[in-house]
Amino acid sequence: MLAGISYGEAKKTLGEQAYESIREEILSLRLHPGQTVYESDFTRMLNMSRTPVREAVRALSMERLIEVLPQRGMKIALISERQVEETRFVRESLEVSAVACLADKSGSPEVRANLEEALHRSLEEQRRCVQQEDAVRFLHADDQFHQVFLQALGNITLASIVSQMRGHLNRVRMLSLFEPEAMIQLVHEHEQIVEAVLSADTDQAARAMRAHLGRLMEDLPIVKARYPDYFDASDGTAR
Amino acid sequence: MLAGISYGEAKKTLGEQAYESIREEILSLRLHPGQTVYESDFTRMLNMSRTPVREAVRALSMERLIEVLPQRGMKIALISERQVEETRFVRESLEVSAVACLADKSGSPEVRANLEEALHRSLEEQRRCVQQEDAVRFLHADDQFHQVFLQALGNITLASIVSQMRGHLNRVRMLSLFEPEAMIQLVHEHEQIVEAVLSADTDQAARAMRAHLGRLMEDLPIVKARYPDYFDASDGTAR
DNA sequence: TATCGTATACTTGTATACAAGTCAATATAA
DNA sequence: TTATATTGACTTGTATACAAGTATACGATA
Repeated sequence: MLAGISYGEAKKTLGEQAYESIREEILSLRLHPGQTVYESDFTRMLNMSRTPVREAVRALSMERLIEVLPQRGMKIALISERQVEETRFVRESLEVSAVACLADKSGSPEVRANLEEALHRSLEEQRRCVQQEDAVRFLHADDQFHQVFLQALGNITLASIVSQMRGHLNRVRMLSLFEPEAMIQLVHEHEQIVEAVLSADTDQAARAMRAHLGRLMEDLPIVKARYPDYFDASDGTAR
Repeated sequence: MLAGISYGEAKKTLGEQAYESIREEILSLRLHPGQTVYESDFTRMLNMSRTPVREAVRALSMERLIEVLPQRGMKIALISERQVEETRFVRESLEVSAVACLADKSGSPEVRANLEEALHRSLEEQRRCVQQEDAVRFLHADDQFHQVFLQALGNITLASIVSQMRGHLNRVRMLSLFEPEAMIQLVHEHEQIVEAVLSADTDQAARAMRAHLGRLMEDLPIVKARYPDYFDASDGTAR
């Protein structure tokens, strides 16, 4: 291999690049919920042909982040209260099971050691974000914290489902932009989860995670009131 | 609309047709785990161009039912013990949460009424399959039984994840071809779940479903021993 | 004989051409 | 004026052409 060139980074197909780029545009809200877009917008933006763009669009449409209107274009998915709650429910179920399983296994020294190190590092990073009042970076640190458990569990299928679910939830969180007190509260809840898992208290770990993810969309009504255009008005009726 | 033609059936794109056809070929094992196939096989089989075939292949590859080898072809995914266990874990987590939630709600008369009717009908169908010793039809009835809960819960996101998970598990079940006693045992477990949910006993419903899905892949070692070629030998190492 | 280079016949990845549906503006007719 | 065709400029769905990577057979060379 040529020195310095593509050291370790696997070469991605254009389709994969398109998927990642467009998804990031959607989750960052640079593409607005409800906005009408066309394949041609993406071919121009990414400077590639329709084929890889369509591939990405199909994938995002299966993920329910894009709604394709045949022969008429496509819409960036509105934030749907129903979709958010469905997604939150799935995340709660899977992550509760994950930490319960990990708490069971945390008797084993090598599992425990890896987990402990990674969790404490993540908590430190979160505290730094709080101190610097950097909400966007905190959002990322929060996701990373949860990712630590999924990584440790080693269930790739579960991890990829959860990260897909996070997409829908994070658009809401981007709009809520935490107050410092909210971040402090979240760090506190995280600490309780860590405490329970590392002390191998399965039930307490499950309860703590369930409570934590139960409160995840607590301020959705406020966000919805402030950005009504981004939300699906006909929620609950047809989909 | 022309009388008798496409009465109520939404017109599907070729891509969707290809997805369903190929998926069915894989799950029925008519396409063997590990078998090498090419896009051209599907274009001939389905009499359409590469574009919709590729669309289907991409989707199935995300579902991990097909493994694409760039520039070399593709392989029908081997049955991976790891994949099966990951998938079973996800299903257990989600379905336990689902029945727990339903048991909570089954105090409400209209929820209860709908559920009760559908569940008892499904149990009857299962008993018929046992009586006629029709294992394939039983497999389908079993899936339908679980689907009743997901339908009643009304969480479309959760339901579609579970039905995706079922794909990997059902290839194993197709190979195990139940003995009559095994079917009787499964019906019995189903009855216990129904009993618990309808009597609003949340904990018992969760326990019964967890036990039921915990035993789901009990005979995987036997199947693996009988059909070693269909299984991923390098399981647990790289993926 | 064994090794290496090369041509070739595959494959998938990507770009483009063509078909067909949708919508809005506009011309036409009552 | 109002209702109805009609046209045309869009869109996505589908087919095909082209680019580039991979494996294999085969012949030249040591």
